[in-house]
Amino acid sequence: MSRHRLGFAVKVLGDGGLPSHDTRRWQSGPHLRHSLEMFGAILDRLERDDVRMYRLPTQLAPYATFPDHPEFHDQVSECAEELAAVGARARDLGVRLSSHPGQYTVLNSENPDTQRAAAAELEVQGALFDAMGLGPEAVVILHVGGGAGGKEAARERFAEGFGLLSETARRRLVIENDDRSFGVVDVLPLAQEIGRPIVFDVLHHHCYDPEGLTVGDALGVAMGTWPAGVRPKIHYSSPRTALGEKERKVGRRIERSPVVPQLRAHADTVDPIGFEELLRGPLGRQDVDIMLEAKGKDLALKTLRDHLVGRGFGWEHGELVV
DNA sequence: CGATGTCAAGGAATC
DNA sequence: GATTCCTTGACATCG
Repeated sequence: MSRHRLGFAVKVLGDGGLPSHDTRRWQSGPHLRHSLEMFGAILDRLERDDVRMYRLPTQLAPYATFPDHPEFHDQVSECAEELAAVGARARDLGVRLSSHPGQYTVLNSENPDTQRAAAAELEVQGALFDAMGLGPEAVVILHVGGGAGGKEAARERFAEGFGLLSETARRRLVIENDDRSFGVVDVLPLAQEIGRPIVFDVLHHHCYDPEGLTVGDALGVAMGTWPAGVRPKIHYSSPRTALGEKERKVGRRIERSPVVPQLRAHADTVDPIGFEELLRGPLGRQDVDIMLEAKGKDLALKTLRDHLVGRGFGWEHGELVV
């Protein structure tokens, strides 16, 4: 018997939706305190819906690393009590938290300013989780970054960037295979060098797999990087297949033409057939948490769960029981 | 009120 | 060397 938490990222869409963080511009004085109130409401919803895994927005502490706005830089310590409270609540509920800085956080950038900015961002993410008192399963997920100079040089720059981090930020960081430059096997030597695990993204693997590994083999590589006692996690999504539209100006009229989506684009929901294949095949008997990356967010999770439960899988305390 | 512009930030491909 | 794509929403401003 194996168990898998299922999670979703950032936005809550169900029942009219919930705000995920204070998105006001800096002129309006946004603050982590407000984001944490919103997060409290999201935890209520997670409890109600029996969901035990959630990705926090990277912008939870707004403007916390803007070089020109030092007035935002102390939000984590200003909210120490609120963070401890909300973290205790997440722990009591068994909600596994993570965050995933986006394309602008490039720890292996050739530009030292960009690299330092990425390091600063990772420090904040790590400090947030530490202040929440979360265990080692709460990780900050990052891609390797740019590929300039070749894979080895790119990995080397990443390792340098990793060296800029505090011990606490290092302990949170995990690396994810991406969809065009660094497959699982490309990430592996870096993961080993810095002693941090790999989050395996199944769709990315299908997009970029230079060695031609099966999902099972690639998954096995990633699983081997997780220490005993910390449940591994993976990302799962289905590719968008619906045709999009592109508009183009021809003279003064606008012409619309259909666009076939790229494989990497996320669908609204998760294909339950492909997901079941993963559960019954490559995932085997391992306990692995699964972050769903679907545009439909919590709605996609609940739909998938309904499908799976309808097909005989169990659901207990936020975990799929296989 | 609805439409449009803007937002911190990178990298890679393309011209 | 400059522009566009990637991809995303929501705030802010304009008409």
